[in-house]
Amino acid sequence: MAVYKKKVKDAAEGEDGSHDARRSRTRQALIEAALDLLGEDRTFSSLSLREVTKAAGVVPAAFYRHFRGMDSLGLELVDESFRALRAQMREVRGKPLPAEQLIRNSMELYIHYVREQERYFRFAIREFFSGATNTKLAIRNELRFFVSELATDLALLVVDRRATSADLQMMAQLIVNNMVMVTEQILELPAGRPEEDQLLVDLATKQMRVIFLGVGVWKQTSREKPAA
Amino acid sequence: MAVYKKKVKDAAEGEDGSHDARRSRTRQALIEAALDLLGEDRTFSSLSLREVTKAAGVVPAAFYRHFRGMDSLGLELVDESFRALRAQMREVRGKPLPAEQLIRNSMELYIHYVREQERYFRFAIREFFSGATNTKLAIRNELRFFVSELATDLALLVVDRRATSADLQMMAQLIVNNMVMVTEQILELPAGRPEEDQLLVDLATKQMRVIFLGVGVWKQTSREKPAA
DNA sequence: TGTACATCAGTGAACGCGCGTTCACTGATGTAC
DNA sequence: TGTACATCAGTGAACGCGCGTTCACTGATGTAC
Repeated sequence: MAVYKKKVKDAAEGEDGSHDARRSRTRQALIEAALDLLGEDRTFSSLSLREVTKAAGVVPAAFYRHFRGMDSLGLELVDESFRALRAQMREVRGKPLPAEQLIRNSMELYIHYVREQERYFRFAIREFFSGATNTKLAIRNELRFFVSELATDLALLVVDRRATSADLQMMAQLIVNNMVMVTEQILELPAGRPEEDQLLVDLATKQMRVIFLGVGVWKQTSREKPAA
Repeated sequence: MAVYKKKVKDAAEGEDGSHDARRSRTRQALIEAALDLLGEDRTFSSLSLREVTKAAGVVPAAFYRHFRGMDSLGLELVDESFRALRAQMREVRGKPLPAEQLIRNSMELYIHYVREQERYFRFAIREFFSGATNTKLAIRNELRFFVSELATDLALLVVDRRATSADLQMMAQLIVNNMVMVTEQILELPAGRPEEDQLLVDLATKQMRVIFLGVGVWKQTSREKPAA
């Protein structure tokens, strides 16, 4: 079999008519088509391969040049969804502020980000609760990662209270749990109503404050030995 | 058109071969079949009418004697799911205990109940995040109802701290939010491992305790005027 | 630079299948008298 | 009690449709020399 040196073309990829460019353009079109089809009522598992290829402007058979099947496209979407979110989180964690401001600021940033990336979040939250096992596991791992990172951050905030590592995880999970539900609530609000988004930011900020207040007084009141 | 006196047969319904009995037996078989088919990976919207009738042991056309279509079966399932849950909640609220015990006890009761009614909860939680608009709205209303009831209960617990009604709603929602996520976590645990269920009860109880601690000190620290 | 050949993304037709819905029907149960 | 008729849950066949997947193909791009 003949093996050729492959011309590397990092720059300007996707802009010319090369094989590679065409390939990645179609691939991206399939991804975009799937995200766009996940409108108000649709689950990823209710999308048909033919539907996606039609929306992407290619023939059904072309799909197989890019993905093994719909499952494999699903995993790609999980990956794309969280790659950006992880970056976003890293940025937020980078700049510590006075805690009071930090909660509201982070919440505003997050909700704004969800709005911006609505399609990804809609996909991820639906798959988390009702997706195929593979996709579900992938998303759960991502969430676990956030919980761990958050637990590390909490250790700094409540360091002098000697909370156990299990306690920190427990609190971090509580926070992430509420963030998931807040995310669902944003996605249900019709877009383009900034006042309503702001009400939700206020609400969620207060909820986080309640949690942090609880975290703050945790050790003082729970010195009792753990339940059997 | 001829109108007959209809023989009322409340007792022994479903046990004989009467028209009414046969009717309700088949209807119930369709409901059970749908719930059973909602196994590990399936969404309600991915069930086909033919699949449900097949599992129920009737011919596809028979479905229409009982429901207008799958949507209408879906709404029936929401109704069944929450009718029982509401009753359960009423019972729990009936017997106040010392708060510390109350949290753990309620949590144990709830998680046990979810286990017992797994099929209904699996259905409800999936539909809430990814269902058809109708079903979703129905479930959201049920949740709103729980939040309101809980807010009323919280008013009694924190009555002397003069929390506003909006604050009580906010806290109640925080609690319900976490309960939804806890429910998802139970459903993901393989059934029949009581030790793991117990670990989840411990975890969730601690989380609730954090929230209640936060609620307890809320007014003391948030006397600042609300954010713009 | 020019030519002959290789690669491979996308095409278009075809397949068998399960789907939702319709319809005239059957036969057991229920009612009138 | 006995007969003739009404009701209606469930049947079975049929329909047109969109589905996932396969296959040999086309034609533009890429490579060797």
